[in-house]
Amino acid sequence: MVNKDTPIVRTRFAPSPTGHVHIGSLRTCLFNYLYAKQKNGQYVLRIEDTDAERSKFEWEHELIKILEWLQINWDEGPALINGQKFNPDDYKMDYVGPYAPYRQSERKDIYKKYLQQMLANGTAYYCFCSREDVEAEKQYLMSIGEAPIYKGKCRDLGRSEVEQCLAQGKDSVIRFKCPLNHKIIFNDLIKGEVEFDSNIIGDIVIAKDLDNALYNFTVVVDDEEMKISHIIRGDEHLSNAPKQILLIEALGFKQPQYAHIPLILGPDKKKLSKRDGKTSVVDYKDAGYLPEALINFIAFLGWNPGTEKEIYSMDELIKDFSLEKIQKAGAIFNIDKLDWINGFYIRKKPLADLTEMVVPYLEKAGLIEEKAAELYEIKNTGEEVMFNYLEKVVALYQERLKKLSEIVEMVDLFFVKDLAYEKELLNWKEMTDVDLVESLKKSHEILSNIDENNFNKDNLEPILMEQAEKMPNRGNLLWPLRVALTGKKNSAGPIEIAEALGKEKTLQRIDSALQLIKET
RNA sequence: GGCCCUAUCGUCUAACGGUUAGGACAUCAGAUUUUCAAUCUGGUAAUCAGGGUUCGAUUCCCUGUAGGGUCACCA
Repeated sequence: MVNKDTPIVRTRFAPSPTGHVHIGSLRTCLFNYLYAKQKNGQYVLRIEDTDAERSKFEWEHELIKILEWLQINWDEGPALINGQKFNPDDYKMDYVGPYAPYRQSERKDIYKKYLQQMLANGTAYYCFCSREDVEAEKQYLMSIGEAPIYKGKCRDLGRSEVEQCLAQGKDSVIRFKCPLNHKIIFNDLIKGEVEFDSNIIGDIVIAKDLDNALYNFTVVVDDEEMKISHIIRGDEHLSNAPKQILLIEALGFKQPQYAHIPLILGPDKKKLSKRDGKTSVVDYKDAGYLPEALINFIAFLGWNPGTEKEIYSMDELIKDFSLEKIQKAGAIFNIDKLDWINGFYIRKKPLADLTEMVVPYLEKAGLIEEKAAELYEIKNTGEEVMFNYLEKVVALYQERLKKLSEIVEMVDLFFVKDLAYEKELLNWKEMTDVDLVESLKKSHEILSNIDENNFNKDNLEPILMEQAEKMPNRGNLLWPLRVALTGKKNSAGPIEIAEALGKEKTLQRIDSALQLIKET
């Protein structure tokens, strides 16, 4: 349990709602969550939507839905902070948990207060330089091999001068007065000791104006206000750390612990990006990756428990996770392994659960309606029959499935009326058309003799296999039959398929195959 | 270009000075099998280079090389 002398661990996930949730963001989120939970601490969600132009509510909504799907819940939010009961109607959406997320767009007053404080004590100042001038200066500095920073032209403007410019309505921004010749050294929990020189930072812009604070500033203020103890974030923020530490010092805040985790890389070893294919979590969700598989896989990108155990549930991850075991180097996103893990979890799913999960894909492909109507007509018993039928079909493909979306191309044969395939597919090795016709007729004959009510694997297998053994090769009987029933190169076995298809449809498809041979 | 970070099989990684450098995915071969999966067995495959330190370096230090990140009135 938490010792009252040790400060409580509080982590945060701070995405900006400017696009789909990136797979790298997900990992940052996961690590923050795991660490907080393991330490019996708290994990908060903070939406960094200070950029009003690029931030869209739909992206925040997507994020919340993703977190719900993954069951990563945050521990507090504005409803708690205000000490009042949370009323979802006050907000723009219905939340899954008791708290809304923090939103930086709703915290402007807080930033303003600190901005005024810095302006008053001289750790920040108004700058009236034009963007063009600043940009030109940077280009010049770069060309002579120096750090491209703002050199501080407005740094020591007199008070009256500032007020005059402000009164004239001159364009301005608020800059941080970065201390000169100052070494910033901090101990990163993953990288170890890292050192920066303040001279290469320059006087960064911390706000457009009093009401529009910018990232480096809002982060520092919020992390202090929210009492964040550990900042776990992507490596790309490592160079932001010294800026933020300087701001923390200027504001007299407490410095949190930093842990910069390595990036997830594409096959080209560059930061995973759109050119590498799917990078957003929704893409994986839609493709039919299970949340537990995605979490298991993502956790192992750049982290491992130090043992040979590789299959981990969320609870097990919480138990075994440690920042010390996080890798220093970036990790290439290896989709093959994700597929393998996903297939593993799919095979482990109870059949009924899997069937339920697969239904939306079949519905979307338009496969279910017709079949349902047919079944209801025959049995007249409703949805249960349909579900049982689906279960039967899904069972045949459970161990072949790597992702849920694949179910459509695998089982469509059970739902469509006619199959379309090339006649050549029916040929097993060196079979001639004569052999083929004979084989299919044999199958037809055998299957015709079985009563519709006994048309199942137990009854079909013995006689079908008996006949198959009489052939030069079992495949001579079974391959053409299987193709006739499925129209596919690969599928589950013909006997199971015949059972699922039912007698009538099975015989019908054999006839169609014979017809196809005759036509060509 | 400045600054910062990184470097073990193709990929994810283990080995916190002494191992035949281990595991997983992928791949290859075999078993099983009507096909494809699944499953089982086995194989191929790695310490970036050069210097140190040490009896001994994947491991510690330096240099080089390569890769990456970052340098917005984005986050």
